[in-house]
Amino acid sequence: MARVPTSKDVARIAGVSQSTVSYVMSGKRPISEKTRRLVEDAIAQLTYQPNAGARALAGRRTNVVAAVVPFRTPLSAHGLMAFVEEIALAARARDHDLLIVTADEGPGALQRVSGRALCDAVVVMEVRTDDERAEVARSLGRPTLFIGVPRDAEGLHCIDFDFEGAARLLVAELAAAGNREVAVLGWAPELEELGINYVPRFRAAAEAAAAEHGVALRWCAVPSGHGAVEECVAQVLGAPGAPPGLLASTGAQAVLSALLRRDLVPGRDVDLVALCTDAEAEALPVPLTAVSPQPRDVSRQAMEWLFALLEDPEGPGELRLVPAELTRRRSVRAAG
Amino acid sequence: MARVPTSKDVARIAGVSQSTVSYVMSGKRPISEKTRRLVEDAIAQLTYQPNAGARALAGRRTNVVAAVVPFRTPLSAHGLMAFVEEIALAARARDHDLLIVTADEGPGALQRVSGRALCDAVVVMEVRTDDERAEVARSLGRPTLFIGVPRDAEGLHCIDFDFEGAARLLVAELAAAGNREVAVLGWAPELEELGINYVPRFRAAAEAAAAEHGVALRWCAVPSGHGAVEECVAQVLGAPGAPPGLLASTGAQAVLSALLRRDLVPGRDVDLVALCTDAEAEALPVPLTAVSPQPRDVSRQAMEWLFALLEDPEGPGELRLVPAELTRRRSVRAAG
DNA sequence: GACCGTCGTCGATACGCATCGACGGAGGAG
DNA sequence: CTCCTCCGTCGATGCGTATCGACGACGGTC
Repeated sequence: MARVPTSKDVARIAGVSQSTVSYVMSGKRPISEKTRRLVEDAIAQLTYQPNAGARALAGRRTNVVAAVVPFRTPLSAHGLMAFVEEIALAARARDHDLLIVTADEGPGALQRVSGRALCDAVVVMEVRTDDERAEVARSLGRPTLFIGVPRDAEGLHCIDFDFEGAARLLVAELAAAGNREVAVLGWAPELEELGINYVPRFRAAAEAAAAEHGVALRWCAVPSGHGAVEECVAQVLGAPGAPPGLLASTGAQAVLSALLRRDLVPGRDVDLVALCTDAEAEALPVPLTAVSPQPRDVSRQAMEWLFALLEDPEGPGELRLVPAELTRRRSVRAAG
Repeated sequence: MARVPTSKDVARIAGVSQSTVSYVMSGKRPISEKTRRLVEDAIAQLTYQPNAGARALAGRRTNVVAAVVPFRTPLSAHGLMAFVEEIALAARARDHDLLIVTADEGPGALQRVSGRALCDAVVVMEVRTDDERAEVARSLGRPTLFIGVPRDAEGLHCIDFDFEGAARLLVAELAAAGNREVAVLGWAPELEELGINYVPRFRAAAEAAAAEHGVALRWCAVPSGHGAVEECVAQVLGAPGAPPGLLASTGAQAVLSALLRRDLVPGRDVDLVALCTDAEAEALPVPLTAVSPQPRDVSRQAMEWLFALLEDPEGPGELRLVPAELTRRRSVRAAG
């Protein structure tokens, strides 16, 4: 079995020194056209590929980004995958690879991948309000980007979707349609207890917006489990009088199904707005007026920022929000 | 900012040589209790962690497994995540990390992660019948495990769920319940065209089993898209006479919803069996008699095999199938 | 009491690449 | 024609670890 070719082999074949090969590959010193061609031919001939370990050792750069992924997330699997895929693509676009560690490993995972120099930078997903990883990240010595916002974000680089803006837009839309009451079919109570930090942020903003529009707000945490949505919807619509406007912060599809099953068509008999991706909103039997949490945009911006930090690690800690936008479809009656 | 501690620093503090530190960590030579303690204390004091690059360079082992993940899969995102999570867990259980590359990168990704020595072994998911990666894998020089089976699997290590066995079990169950006709609501036609290899395998086995039981089989590829399932169900049930037994090879939930919407309760009015995970089968309003494709079992066994190959790379190419098992729930009427 | 084997440790080296300083040659300025 | 500059290349070194051979000390055997 042939040994794997090294840059020294390339150098020998091209008739140059090993360092020249290195400079051809990195472009960090001028190289004559002739020499470049010789080296490139030799590289092609040997199908030479630089050894990542040696590169990391000598160059102090691994060209690897690590991502802490919460597989056991209560979120939609699709949402998670969109994040991860986008992160992987962004990394590859800059000639980096992606190392995945599970969130269950806890803060130790950060110390491991960073301490062992397995990566140059880290992305942390599903940040909780009290997240031990916040403290660890500060002393990590590597660019670290949080997707989500811990309570003490001092000095950290955090990015997140603007859940508060989303809450305001959605409540305002229902209020403008004439609803005097808004029922939020919200995330499972477990999620809130877990400390997933956007739940309280969304809720507080929704309540503030309701108060501002002079609308009553009812927050129904929908437990996970199959019949739960059905029950909540029944409960919410059970009261006498006009049905409230509905805001599905998760599981839009299930809410819509529950309504249709009672022959209530959003946009005709009730108003329904949702926090869900555009793809989901459009695929449903009744296209929903919705705000999309933009997982792909969030990831893309996160990675852009992360690579900027790799070039200038002195970037100050900061919170960036990806703005919420409402797309009107057919699940809300005309205002007025 | 303090320099990252190295094994040399540990050695100095412990008052031993660097090689002794190395032997303490690897356990490859006997070490006296006293020395071991000195070294371990020094390691703890410095929170020393070995540099992965240097380790890979010197030891020719990265302790990283790469996985080629098909993000753009037509499969359920949940299914994919289960695979990836299980692979990550199995890797960590053996002190390895997981590098993710997207399937869009094609065969080049294999050559890259292997050629650059970014990993010790590779897992390839969503194998197609004509998969260029099969050829590449043969010359990779590293243990490579395929989850799925390419047409030319000669010399490759492939593992997959026994889709053929699953088809036989499911068809047999419907036949035993007295159905004279079976309609398979199958994977989207795109999937088949893509060459995802288990689709034809499942289909052929289903047809053979139907013939064997003297049952007519109707294969309906359900296009992806929202209303498609509804349409297919309508079409299948539209014929006069007793409704056929239904086999949902994907999207069990949608099929069940479509039936319920027509007031057909599986287990009472029709028979429905599915290929879906146990979790899904149990969470539905009518618990389904089903065969689970066992994503977690497949991943676990794949990783077990992969690590065996890491210790003995001479293991012969082979196809291993994870057996199918049918779990009876309440969606099929009593046989007879 | 001399000898041999084992245990525990050390020093040296290799791994493959990036980078720094140095150096020879070509070209322009005087 | 000479001196100087800049371009292109080379040799040497360091990155941090694993591993090999060697060596001293110790205990047991005859």
